[in-house]
Amino acid sequence: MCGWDQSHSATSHSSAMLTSEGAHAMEQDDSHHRPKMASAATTAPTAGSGSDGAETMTDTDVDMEMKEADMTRWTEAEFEEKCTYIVKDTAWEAGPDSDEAMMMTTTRAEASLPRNLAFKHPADSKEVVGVCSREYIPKGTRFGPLVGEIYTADSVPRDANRKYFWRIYADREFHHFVDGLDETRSNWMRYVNPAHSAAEQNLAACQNGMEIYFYTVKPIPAGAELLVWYCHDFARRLNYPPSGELMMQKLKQSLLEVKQQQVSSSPSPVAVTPTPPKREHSVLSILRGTNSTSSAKREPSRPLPTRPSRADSPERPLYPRALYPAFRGHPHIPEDFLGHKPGQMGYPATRSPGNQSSATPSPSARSSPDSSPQGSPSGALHSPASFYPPGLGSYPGYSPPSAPLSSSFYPPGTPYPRYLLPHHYPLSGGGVPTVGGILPRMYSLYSSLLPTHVPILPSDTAGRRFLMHDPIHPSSISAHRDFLLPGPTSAFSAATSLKDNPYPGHPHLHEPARAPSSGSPTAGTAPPSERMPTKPTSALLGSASEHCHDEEAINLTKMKRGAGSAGYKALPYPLKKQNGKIKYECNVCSKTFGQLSNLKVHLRVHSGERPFTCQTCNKGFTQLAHLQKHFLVHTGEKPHECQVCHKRFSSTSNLKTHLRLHSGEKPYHCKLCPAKFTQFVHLKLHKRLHSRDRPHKCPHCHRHYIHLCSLRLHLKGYCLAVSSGTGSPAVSSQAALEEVHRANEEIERFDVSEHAERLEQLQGGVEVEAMLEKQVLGMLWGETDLKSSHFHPRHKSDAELLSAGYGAYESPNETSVIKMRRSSPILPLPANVTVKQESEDHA
DNA sequence: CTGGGGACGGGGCCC
DNA sequence: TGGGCCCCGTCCCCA
Repeated sequence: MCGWDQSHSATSHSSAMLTSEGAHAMEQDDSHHRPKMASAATTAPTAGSGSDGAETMTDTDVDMEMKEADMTRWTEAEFEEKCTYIVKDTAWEAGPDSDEAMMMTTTRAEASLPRNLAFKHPADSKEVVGVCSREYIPKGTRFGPLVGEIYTADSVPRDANRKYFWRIYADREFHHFVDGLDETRSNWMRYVNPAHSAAEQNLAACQNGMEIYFYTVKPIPAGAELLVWYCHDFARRLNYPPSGELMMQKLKQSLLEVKQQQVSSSPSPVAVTPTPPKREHSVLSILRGTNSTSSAKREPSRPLPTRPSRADSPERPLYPRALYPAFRGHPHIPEDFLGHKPGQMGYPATRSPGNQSSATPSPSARSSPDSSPQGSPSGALHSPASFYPPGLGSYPGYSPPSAPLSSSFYPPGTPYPRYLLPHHYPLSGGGVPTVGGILPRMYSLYSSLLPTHVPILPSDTAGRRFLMHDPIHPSSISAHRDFLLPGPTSAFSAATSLKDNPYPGHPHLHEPARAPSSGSPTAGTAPPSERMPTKPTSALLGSASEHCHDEEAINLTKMKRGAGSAGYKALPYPLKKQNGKIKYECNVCSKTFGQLSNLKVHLRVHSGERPFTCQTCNKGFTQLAHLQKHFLVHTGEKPHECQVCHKRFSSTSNLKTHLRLHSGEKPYHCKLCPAKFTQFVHLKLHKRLHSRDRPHKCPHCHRHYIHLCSLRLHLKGYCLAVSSGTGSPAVSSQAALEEVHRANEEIERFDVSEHAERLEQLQGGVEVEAMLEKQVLGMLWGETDLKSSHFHPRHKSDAELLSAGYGAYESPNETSVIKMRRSSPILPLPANVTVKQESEDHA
């Protein structure tokens, strides 16, 4: 189904996207918007409402939400607060303006696609028609922010194509636009299609801070297309239905109405009959259409912008792949449906071809942030007034396209340009255009009704942080909170608040986001802490505990406050001083820590407390960082890349291990043979080999040897089980024990060496054994300071005599005790090789 | 068995 | 002080 072809042509935008035109609609005046926002506030907490908003939800409701993790009614603030995982865009190597970027085969928008996502392409095209998941993506995952060019009301180019315009509001006032049109300056989010129904919706668009993010509202299985719709809050704010479904119903209804109108009044039947989608319409044609059509209604509040008709640039398809169709843009959408005037909120651009309108931003638009851009007048775009609720019509850009729209606009056969499927998109499967998410599908479903392209998604939700958000340097913009593990490559991060992460690959942990002040009203409103996310993310735990509605959060809280920490906190922590520094000692294992916080974290090891739970697999972790790293398992994120072979790894540790393959470093050496390994575990496994086929077992301890001479040597006072009774070696202290242990190690090394083999054949008797002992012990003593030795073998004199060096065991490179011990007696290590300390207990 | 990689746990340091 | 970040080490799995 979805093509995973990563190659994306720059033409992808050709597909009909929800043009922002629709967005235009959304881009209306704030003035209009406000009232609506206020109304929305009545049902949902909005910014400024503070806790009151939270009160709108009953505890029961909250509980239910938590249990079922029903995110459909979450406010933007909740999404921001509760989101557990964060997926950042893939870092964009070349600057947007760089020649490199321009020369690259893939655009920034395409290159920014997180690794856990893939573009959807028509079977025979590289055009991007949607975005799919490559792997399972858990609910509560945040994508974004939406990236695009930023335009203030005054900086919007007159001829701007508003198809991909998203409006960003600050404190309910229009602040700026984020234009995703230019694929070299926008990110992959421009390609996400709108959801036609709640059932298929898996992403919710929210404005957090000054940026727009998409949050997964349900787990997304591998291969599924990402379909976005406004979050409940946002939709409400926009007076849109809470789901694409309802929107469709309304849309359908409105379309029917339109049809009726058309039948009765429409000059050209054509409009009524959907014709095959047409691809681009020339600016002229569009303009003409506008003229003919009714001038749509303009938004009341805004002066009509007369947009200069600019149509989209010829090169841009009328139906770009719509990212987010702006419902408002849709001419057919009843105003009530939309609620607010077009333009108010930004909806995602609609895919409507319309953009025509957008194409021609009205001058006024420029002047008035709100209204503006969108333009309008042209608005005249034919949208039947009936079609367009007041306001909608006003935005020509949004062109009301279609069908109902003036026929002039659309040549016969292409009744509703806007509604038309983008010709670019091959109908997939059932002929449903895959193109623009919601719209396209909707079109297919209602093709008979629709004029085709109704922009459905609002184009801009409120985004607050987007401004110039640089995917590569997200921090530059700084969202209040970011999250967990983003990474340049990494996709998810645990949700917690975060700071900007300098390392793209890493998540930024920030403080928990507080309601964004500037963000959309809703966002700003609901105190995050007031409601707990269904799943408390670890990040949330802390604050969440306070208000948590989430069961998990509650549980976690309990753990933290109750059993877990309570038990240990109740215990006195012995304070010790070492070198003048206070040391916090664990009262369980006596381990000391320089910082109390470290001790606290350590105590979880004993208490079993695992306050950070993965929402996906329910696994618990003692540290948030561990949860964050763990999540990479689910996302497939591999932030760490080998610069040599470019292979990627989920952890630095694994990358480091991998790098040894390139460097040739094998720090784990077998003490008993020349074998070396890159991983300690391999050495351990290897050492098992040395324990096999050792017929000569010590009757007193667990040691066993290949050669009898080795066993004899061991029994000559180096078997602790015996020596303790015989008192052979002076094992009178811990140090002495260690030395005996080391002596036995040397015996083992000898046992596996070819020298043991030779000596065995010499039939040596006592002399041979004596020599052997001298050599073994000599090596041992020779590497240590004899004067400090706590263990004195019976034949100390011999050892001393031999300590100068002997045969096979001598290693010129072994100048220190450590090296001696680590190196193989047979194959001394090169001086420049770092050898890892081999655990004495291993193997 | 060896080699390579994935997933985690523990803990230190820094902010 | 707590959180975030990073590193080291270990276990397990698989080819």
